[in-house]
This record gives sequence, structure tokens and C-alpha cells, in this order.
Amino acid sequence: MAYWLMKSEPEEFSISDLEARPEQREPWDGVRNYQARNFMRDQMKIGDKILFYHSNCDVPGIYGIAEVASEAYADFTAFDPKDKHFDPKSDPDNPRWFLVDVRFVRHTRRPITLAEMKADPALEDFPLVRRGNRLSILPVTPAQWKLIMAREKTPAHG
DNA sequence: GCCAACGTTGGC
DNA sequence: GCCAACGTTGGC
Repeated sequence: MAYWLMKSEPEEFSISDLEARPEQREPWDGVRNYQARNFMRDQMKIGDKILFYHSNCDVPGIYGIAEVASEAYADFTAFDPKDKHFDPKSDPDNPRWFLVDVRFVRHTRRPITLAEMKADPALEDFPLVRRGNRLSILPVTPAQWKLIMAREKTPAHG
């Protein structure tokens, strides 16, 4: 089983929104970056665990845990001219963009903030904390997963 | 194939 | 709101 981090702007779609969905499950649509697409299409397996990261908000950080709930399939929002993620270069016979469904697992006990992850020397190789990183889906090593999960059990302060 | 222009991401 | 970093586009 592999581990991932997936970013979402909470005003668009938060961990609480995922929790509130029917069957607590949602297609992770709108990814328009090849590297992120390739992770979903080529590497994600049902049951893989996901750190649900809130970006572009007051306190960026990890707010929940989710899991991969489907194999990859074509991102249907690319086919709909009215959708904000419409891409005329993707067509149903030869889709350019793919997605997986994700399922809610739980909220974290507290947010694991970007600031505290940046301050942790053990996480210095975690791509999330590296400057200029914009990738919305990142692989997480088992060691990194463990460190972050351990962090959740200690009080926030740094 | 190069690279400048442009749009987007996302922390601050 | 600002702006650095980065990916994509398109002219040549």
C-alpha cells in the first residue's frame, strides 16, 4: 500500500465536504497537471492512504485522512464545455485527464500545519515543504507518513 | 528545439 | 494583494 498527499483549497472542497458527500466519496476531478495525473493513472491503487491537505487558506496543513476508492478513469469534467475544467483537447475516445475517487477516512485530531512540517528537520526531504513546490498530488514515503502521524499525537507548538 | 510570454499556484 | 516559482504555449 502506498501513501499520498492531495491538496485542495478548502473553500472549493474540504475534508468536511468529503465527509458530507453521499457514501463519503468523491471523484478527484480537475487535475490538469501531467505529473499529478500520472500518479493517479499509473500508480494509485484502491486502499492507498491519503493525507488531505488544505491549501490557500489561513492555516495551510493536513486536516484529514482519506483513501483511494477506485481505479483511475477518465476525468469527465474535461468533456463538458460548461465545466470550469473543460479541456477541448481531451475527448472521450482518447482522454487526456484521469482521476480516482477518494473516500473519507477521518479528520486528523488537529491540523498538522505546513509551518510545523517545515520546522521539522526530519521532513526536510518531503516535497511539500520544499520551496516552489506546486504539485497538487505528492507521493509520501512510509517514513514520512509515520512522522506526520506521530506529529498528530503531540500538541501543536512546533 | 529554444525561449519569452503568459497563466496558475499558493505561501505570506 | 503581492509575488516567486513553475508549467505550458506558441512564434520562430
